[in-house]
Amino acid sequence: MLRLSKLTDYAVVVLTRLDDATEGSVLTAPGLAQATGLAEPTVAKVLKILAHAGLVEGRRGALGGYRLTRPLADVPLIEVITAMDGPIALTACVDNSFGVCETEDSCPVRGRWDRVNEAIRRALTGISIADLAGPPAVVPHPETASPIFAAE
Amino acid sequence: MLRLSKLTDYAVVVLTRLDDATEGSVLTAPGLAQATGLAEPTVAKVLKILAHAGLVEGRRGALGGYRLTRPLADVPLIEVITAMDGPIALTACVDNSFGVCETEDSCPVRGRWDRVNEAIRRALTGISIADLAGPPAVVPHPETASPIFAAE
DNA sequence: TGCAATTCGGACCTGAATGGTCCGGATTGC
DNA sequence: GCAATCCGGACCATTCAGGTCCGAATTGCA
Repeated sequence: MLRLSKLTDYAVVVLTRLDDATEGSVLTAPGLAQATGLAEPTVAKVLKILAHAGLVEGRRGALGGYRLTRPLADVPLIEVITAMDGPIALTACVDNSFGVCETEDSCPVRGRWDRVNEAIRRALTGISIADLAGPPAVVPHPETASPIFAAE
Repeated sequence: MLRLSKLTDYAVVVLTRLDDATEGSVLTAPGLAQATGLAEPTVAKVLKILAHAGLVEGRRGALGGYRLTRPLADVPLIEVITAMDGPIALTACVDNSFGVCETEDSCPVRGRWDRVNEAIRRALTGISIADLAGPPAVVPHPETASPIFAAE
């Protein structure tokens, strides 16, 4: 279905919540869980991954918690997706992995998916998390707006 | 990983092969399987789905087989993906499906994914199957990573 | 008219990956 | 020293895609 994992969805929700208190203060994982309505362990897992990717910063000890490392406007959606779901790769025949495909010579689309990957990558790079949580519907008309993807 | 299913990949391969003999003649599923190097049942399954989507046409009986209903240049990639993987939908919170999400009011990104879906949808609409199988499939040296997709 | 070849449509099973949970260890503030 | 919190990993269950198979319908040929 060309869908991304739920964890990524959760990540966006958590990040958005985390944006509410970025003024020096931090939010705990249980607090975020309650605010988002998600299960505590799940939120903790998401935060761990995000922290590993450098999108959030964890502070240990009592009065510890998480905070954003940058404003959400500076976080492209693709970065979150890459952090949560791994690199964008529609098929296995990507990144020139020879040998995995037993029909290399007879496969006429070898390496062609790169174009598609790149197109999607570009589309995702042009959208920030702030855009997702941002002001009401700033999506006028993609064709007139920024040419996120170059359909050549 | 934001990946699409292998079946979609197979579909593109099969469609490309099918394009070799679109001059009135038809190709059988076993024949296509041999030509593509894929398993027979798998090819048959792909063809069934594609036939259901109207992308190919099956002719029963002896001397039967499959043929394309239109030139590959007129088949946008998104049509194949939709046929194989279902509609493009990155998350479950799409198309205003209320009720499925227990944290509707506290979810700040509700309906926001539509933008992303639309962006990807557009990116995929601009690419046809013919583009994937098209001109000089130059995949010479993987390590050098020649930018097949003109990254402008 | 009967037979063989082929597609068609569905159901079925297996395997992998995601989603979700849990526990021990490390760190920090009181 | 104690409590609260993050950190890192391992762990299990469920879901779903991938792949296979079989019977039914259709068509061409002898």
